[in-house]
This record gives sequence, structure tokens and C-alpha cells, in this order.
Amino acid sequence: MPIERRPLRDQIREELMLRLDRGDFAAGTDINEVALAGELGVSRTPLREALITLAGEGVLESNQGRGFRFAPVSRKEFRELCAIVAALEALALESSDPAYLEKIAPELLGLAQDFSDNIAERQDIERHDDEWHDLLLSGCGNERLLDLITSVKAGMRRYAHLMTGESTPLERAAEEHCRVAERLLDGDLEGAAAALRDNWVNGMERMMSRIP
Amino acid sequence: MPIERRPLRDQIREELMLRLDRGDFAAGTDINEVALAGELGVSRTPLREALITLAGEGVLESNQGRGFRFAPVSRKEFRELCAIVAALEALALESSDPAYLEKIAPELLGLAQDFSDNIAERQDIERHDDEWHDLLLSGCGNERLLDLITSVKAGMRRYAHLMTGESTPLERAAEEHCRVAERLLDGDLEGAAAALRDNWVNGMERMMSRIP
DNA sequence: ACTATGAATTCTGCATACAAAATATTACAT
DNA sequence: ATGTAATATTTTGTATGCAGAATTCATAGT
Repeated sequence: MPIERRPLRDQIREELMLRLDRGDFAAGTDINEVALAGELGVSRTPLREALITLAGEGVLESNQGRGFRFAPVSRKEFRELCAIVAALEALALESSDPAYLEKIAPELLGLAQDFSDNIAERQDIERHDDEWHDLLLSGCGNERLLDLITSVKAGMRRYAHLMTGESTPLERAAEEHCRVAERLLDGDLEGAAAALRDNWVNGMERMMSRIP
Repeated sequence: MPIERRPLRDQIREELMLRLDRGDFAAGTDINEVALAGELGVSRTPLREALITLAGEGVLESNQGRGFRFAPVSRKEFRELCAIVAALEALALESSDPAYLEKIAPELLGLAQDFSDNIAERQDIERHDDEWHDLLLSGCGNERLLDLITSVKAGMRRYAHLMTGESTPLERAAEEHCRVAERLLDGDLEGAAAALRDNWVNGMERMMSRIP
């Protein structure tokens, strides 16, 4: 088996995102480099490299002389990010092969349906939602676009753990996913893209109240 | 006067982009960290930090064990990037204040017109074009979107110096800019966004032949 | 009690040092 | 002459070290 050989900075970045998803860090928290490096068992150099990439994705901020901290959340920024991914995912969908989309449409519909059935843990929900979107965009040949989408979404993960329990928003999301899938079944690409945009806009509205 | 106090990595990044614009580095060139650091008069640490941010923007690639190199150019990637900025700039335009847009429309038109008049150096042309687009988007309140656009455009600069002499594409671009400005004068936001998208798509087509 | 000033401490930003991987070079065998 | 193995060199990836900025704490003055 090929042993893992990739830069520490990548592994560190991954681990930090994992911890962010677990809600280990509150927004606005300063990062202590020596402490975190010690905790991770690495030196400050690759840690700082990881922090810099995260800052580039908007997960962190850096200020001269006072290091890095998790970027604070705000309704304004959340709105902005939602508008961006909405546009990017719609573009990705529109530049996908229509034939391929029709082929995966049933699967998308199925996923969306048993999405509403089992109301599980928050993390499961998110994973499920992410997988659905990934599958939806799997036919897009624009690699840079897909990379960009993942990068922007990384910047949104800070908002994920604000979405606690409550099933109503979840059911609404599942409904919207169904609507997208149905449009694709009909071969209506533009309609699907519009429905996808709606999904993001509505999702934004749903979250809004929970953000300070 | 407040003296300049910002991280070396930022200044280094800026300097490298400047050199990239000057055409100092060919696409695909490997970067020798010690040599470049010496040339810039800095240590490898902040240089590597700058390289990592540039890699995040797609200007560079990094491979385990063999460092950084300027990402090779390809028609496919250029197409992809154009599609992305087209969508992002259109979004920025659509989420701007219509009243403000109408106000700056005359200026945009004027700039586009004397754009075609003086056919100057390549660098001047690019600067002029950039300024026009910056002004166009200056009314967009979505800060994250504007940041993202500059970041994606940074990844496109590798293609800029391929656009040498020849005035025809330039005149076409100016025409298209005029069209966008005219739509804005009429208060036709959607039309302007569509014209803007066209500008990017056509610009892409124009460049295509010059890319290997 | 509260503010201001200055020392002590903590932490970042940058430089240097070291180890391992990748590349180049040489020697040798076919 | 060509290909290959062994060795030397270069270069990256990571760790450590050091100077200065930012913060904290303590003390003095009002």
C-alpha cells in the first residue's frame, strides 16, 4: 500500500477543518500558534502555511502583528457567500452535459426523498446535503469551477454548526432538492438551475435568524 | 505619515505578480526558492508563504518534493476561467445599486470610447481595461464577491501577456464596453449583465488562437 | 478608585539550520 | 556507445532560533 506522502500543511488544513466542523473553535477566536502546533505535534512552519491557505479561503483572518483568528460571522457575509455559491453552482449545472444530468436525475431524486425520511444528527444531515450537491455537479467538466466552489464552501463551514436541530428547514431543503431533480428528469436545465438558485436563497433566509 | 507595516509575504506576492505581468516567468517554469529569495533579499519563509497563497489562486502549482512552478497554460483552463469571471462579474453587476450604475454610466461610456482612440502599449491597454471593469463593479456591496473576482483574475494574468499587438480585438472589446455602458444608461440592468457576459465570452474566443 | 506609565511577558514574523527527497554525476558493466 | 547502479549535489519540507511588536501586569500619581 502506498503510504501517505503529502505536505504536512495539507494534512493540518484538513484536521483544522474537521475540528471546525466539530465546533471546536468559536468564530472570532484567536489562534495561538505555539499551542496549536504543540497540540497537533508539528512545528509552527507547516502550521502557519496551513493557516495562510485557510486565510485565503476566508476561514481565517490575519492582522499584522496579532496573527490569525477565525473570521467572525455576520449576516452580511453569509448572504454574500450564499449569493456566490448560488451563482457558481448554477453555472456548473448549466455547463454540464444534459444527457448525463438526465441519467443521474433519478438518483438525485431518490437521495432527496430519503433525505426527508431519516432526520438524523446534524453532521449526518450536512454530509448528506454535501453529497447530494457533489453528485449534482459531478458532470461539470470545469475543474477550476469545481475547485472554486469547494473553496468558497469551505469559507461557509463556519456557519454550518449554527444550524442546530429543528426539522422544518430540513424538510424544506429536501423539497427543493426534489424540485431540482424533477426539472432535470424533464430535461429542463434552465429550470433546474433556477430551482438550485432558489434552494440557496431559501436556505439563506432560513439560516438568517440564527446568525447574530 | 504612517510608515508601511504589512507582512513581507504580501509585498512578495505583489512583486511576483508584477514580474509575472512583465513576462519575466514563462508558464511551466520551476521556481528555485533559494535563488528567488536571494534575488528578492528575503528569507525563504515569507517567500514560501507568498508562493502558497499564489498556489491557492491558481497562479502556481505545487508538487510534493519538487516545489512550486508557474502553472502551465491551456485553452481548457482559459475557457474555464473566462466562464467563471463572466458569471461572477454579471452577479456583481446585478447585485449593484441600479441608481448608482446609471450615475456612472456616462463615465463608463466615455472611458470605453477613448479606449478605442489611443491604441497604446499592451500594459496600458490592460490597465485601462482593468480600471474600466473596476469602475463597473465599484457599486457592488458584496465584498467577498469582489475579493473573489480579483483572486480569480489573478489566476488569469498568466494569459495576459499572450495578448500581443494587433488592434482588432482591442476595438471589438471597446465596442462591447460601450454596449454595456449604453444598457446601463437605459437602466437596463439585465441587458447590461448579458452584454458583460458576451464581452467575456468574445474576449475568450479572440484569445483562443494564441494559446498553445 | 481610576488612569497613566513603564516593565515584564507573550506571541508573532522572519531568519536560519537540519533532514530527507529528488536530481545530477560518475563509474562501471554490457 | 548505452544503460545502470552507486554516489554526490541540489533543493525542498520541516524544525528551531531570534528580534521586535503587542499585550498584560504592576506601580505610581491624581
